[in-house]
Amino acid sequence: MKYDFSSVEKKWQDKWDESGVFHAKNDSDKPSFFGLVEFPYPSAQGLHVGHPRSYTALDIICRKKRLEGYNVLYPIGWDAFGLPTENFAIKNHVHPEIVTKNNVANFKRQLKSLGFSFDWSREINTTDPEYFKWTQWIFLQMFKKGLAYKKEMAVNWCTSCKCVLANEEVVNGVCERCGSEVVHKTKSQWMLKITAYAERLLNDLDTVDYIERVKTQQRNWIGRSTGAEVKFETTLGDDLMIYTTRPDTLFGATYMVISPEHPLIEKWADKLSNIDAVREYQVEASKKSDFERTELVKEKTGVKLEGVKAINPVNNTEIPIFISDYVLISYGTGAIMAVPAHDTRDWEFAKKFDLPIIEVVKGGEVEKEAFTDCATGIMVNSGFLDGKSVEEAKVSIVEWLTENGVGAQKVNYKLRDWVFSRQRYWGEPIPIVHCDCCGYVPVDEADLPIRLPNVESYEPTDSGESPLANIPEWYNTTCPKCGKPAKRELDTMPQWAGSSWYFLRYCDPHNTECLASKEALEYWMPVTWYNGGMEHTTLHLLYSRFWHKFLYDIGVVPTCEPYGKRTSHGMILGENGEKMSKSRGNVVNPDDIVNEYGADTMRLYEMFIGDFEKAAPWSSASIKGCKRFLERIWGLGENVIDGDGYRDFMVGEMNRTIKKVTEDIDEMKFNTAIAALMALINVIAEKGGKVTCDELKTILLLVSPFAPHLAEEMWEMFAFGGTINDQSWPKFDAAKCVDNEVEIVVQVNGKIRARMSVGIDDAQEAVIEKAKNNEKVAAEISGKTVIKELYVKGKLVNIVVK
RNA sequence: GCGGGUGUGGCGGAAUUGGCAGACGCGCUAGACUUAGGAUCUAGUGGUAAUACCGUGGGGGUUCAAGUCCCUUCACCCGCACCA
Repeated sequence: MKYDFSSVEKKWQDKWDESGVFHAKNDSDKPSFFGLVEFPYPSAQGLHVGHPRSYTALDIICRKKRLEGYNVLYPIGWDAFGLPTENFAIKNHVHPEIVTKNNVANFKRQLKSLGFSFDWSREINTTDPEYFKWTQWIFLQMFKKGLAYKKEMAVNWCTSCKCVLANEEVVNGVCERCGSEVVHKTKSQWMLKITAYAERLLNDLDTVDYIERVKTQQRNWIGRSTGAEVKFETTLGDDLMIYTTRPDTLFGATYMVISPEHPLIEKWADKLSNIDAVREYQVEASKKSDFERTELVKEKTGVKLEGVKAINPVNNTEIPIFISDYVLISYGTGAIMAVPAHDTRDWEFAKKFDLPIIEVVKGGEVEKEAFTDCATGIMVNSGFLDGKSVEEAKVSIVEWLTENGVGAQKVNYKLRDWVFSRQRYWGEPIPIVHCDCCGYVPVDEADLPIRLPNVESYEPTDSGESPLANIPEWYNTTCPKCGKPAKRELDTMPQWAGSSWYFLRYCDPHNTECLASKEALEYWMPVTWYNGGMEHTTLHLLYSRFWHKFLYDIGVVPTCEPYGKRTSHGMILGENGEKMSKSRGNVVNPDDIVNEYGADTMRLYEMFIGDFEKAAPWSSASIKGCKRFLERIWGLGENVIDGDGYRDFMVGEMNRTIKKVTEDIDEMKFNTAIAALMALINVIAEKGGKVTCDELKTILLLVSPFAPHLAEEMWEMFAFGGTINDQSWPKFDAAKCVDNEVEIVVQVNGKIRARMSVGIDDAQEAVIEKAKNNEKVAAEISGKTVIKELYVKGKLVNIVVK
């Protein structure tokens, strides 16, 4: 009988829906297991084959955990606010809400067709007012604690999206989403003070089980460095504060550089004799986009400030001050001391402007190039630091700076505060009212959610205001504090807002009193295992850790970290090895695969495609191997023989396979788990193609996380009792994983000369003796002196002769 | 430039503490069954001058034994990037 995957898969998907077998229970004595995957953005394109890679992986883990006796929560929802939906709405004159509804319906159909064991009773949607009510609520708590603030600042402005971007959303100077040019624009923006959590976000990485590259990337992004702030007096009286990680090289400072945006320039303006040239440089620097500043500028530029000098506190030397765009206003103090002998950038600048280079660490040739790799060097030309090591000098100079009140040790971070405003329609309204008398006033919590108004047009304005600026009947309101007329905040939240806490809502999705009950959070949190893409490491993952820590601080959540374990899948590339995209014409539609091969084959193939953590190209030819494998299992159904347990010659095979599949799933080595199952089926075929009921039961259980529909169907067909979801995961006996008789290799001088069968527990002497008696081996060693004899148990014998 | 990673057949990829390189799958070759084969089954499949030798990007080393450890070098990928 042929296996009709389409009717079988539909049958079981309907049954799972009706029975609610995958609904997690909040009151259970079982241990909890919270498996999480990144909820999708419901785009018009539908599901990408990349989604099922992650979803199948955790589905396999969750299905296995259920069989192992855990109460499993495996939820799903929709991260539905965002630009593509809004742009589609603009173009086609449909309300974003309708667009979202249609896209969600399509995604839901696709996900259901793949047989994931999601708890659909907990489905959430970030655009649902009952959901974003709590997103707004969290924002208000941050506002009340001073972590949300408004700031006039230069922001990244995407010229195409007509919207500001967070630093994390700018990639190589262009918009991460659309690839358009990003320019700087000065705007008043809502900011979230993620920098206040920099130290904890960094340190607590030590307490969680994330794959190492995620930790490394987050550490780099936070970018902690320890150095010193040093105060330089100037000839105009104002002090100039600089930050350096190399205070030990202070005696080597031959000039100073401040960034073009540094406030002291305005203060000094009328005392600088070349102020016109300085202003010209400032204008040029401000015109440069991020892209130009990072990619195109290799040659150092700058202008000397004529009429002011800085005084080096260690030796009272007067040194010139320059402005240059290689110093950034946003890091440290926006000013540096330049030590050309030991910093590449300073060296290039000094060469161009013909400035002195003073060696202060011995060992390099500082006239030829900067000597930066000098951690083990000895100090010279440095007064009281002479003769000390770099490490000692760092300690001494910081002590000296502190004693003399001209500096102190200082820690800096690359991490910046999070630009939280977006000038778009399809996002959560920021629940703040602007009042002429009271300033920024939070909306009363009882008035949440602040809903989006229904409008005709969602076009962003060129002036940089949100589309909400065109709707006075929405933004005109009264001040919650004084009752006078006031205006609502026009900007909305970025897409990252809703996803910064969604896992909490899954724990208690229908709660109307709070974002989730204490009991539910206590039971489920932290997320046991979270799998998602590397592209979210410095965005979603960092942002959500920040929100979670805040919620922990105000007593809303019971854990200070949201995720216990974080893993990451590789991308699925197009058949040609390039990234899958419409423009490259290499997109594979999951619907087509499900229709042609079935969900089980699709799931199995995506897990078999290669190392889960690495990128892998799609291969339509290879899929059929997975289909054949499933059909061979189906074929076992016609070859079931009488007899209990495993047949003697199958005991080792069965135990080894159980061990391999069990351990490989836990380590996400799905490809080798499947290979082991295929190998088992091959062995069965070699040995006559028959199975006993117990052998079949075990095979079905092992296969069930990968191909649940087929496993359920066969389980029912043979009336093995209940459904496969009520069973227990098969156990293996370590002692039975090894066969009594094994074939080993006999080497002479490391080259294989023979094979022979020995008992696994045979003594070393006996095995070596047997090896030497082997005809082939005896011929090789006769007339030579045996120098060494080795036996690696169950593996090989090596006889070394001369 | 800094940080992380990867190089294994025609292809995707396997290889516990160093212990039979190429598991498993695709593809390919031959055969069987077929009106037919992009179906199924059986056998074979790293290379070559083939009882042997050579083979895990290149070169060197340690070892009885190296894909695995050490040194060196090349190539590619990812992240960050004038962060002082």
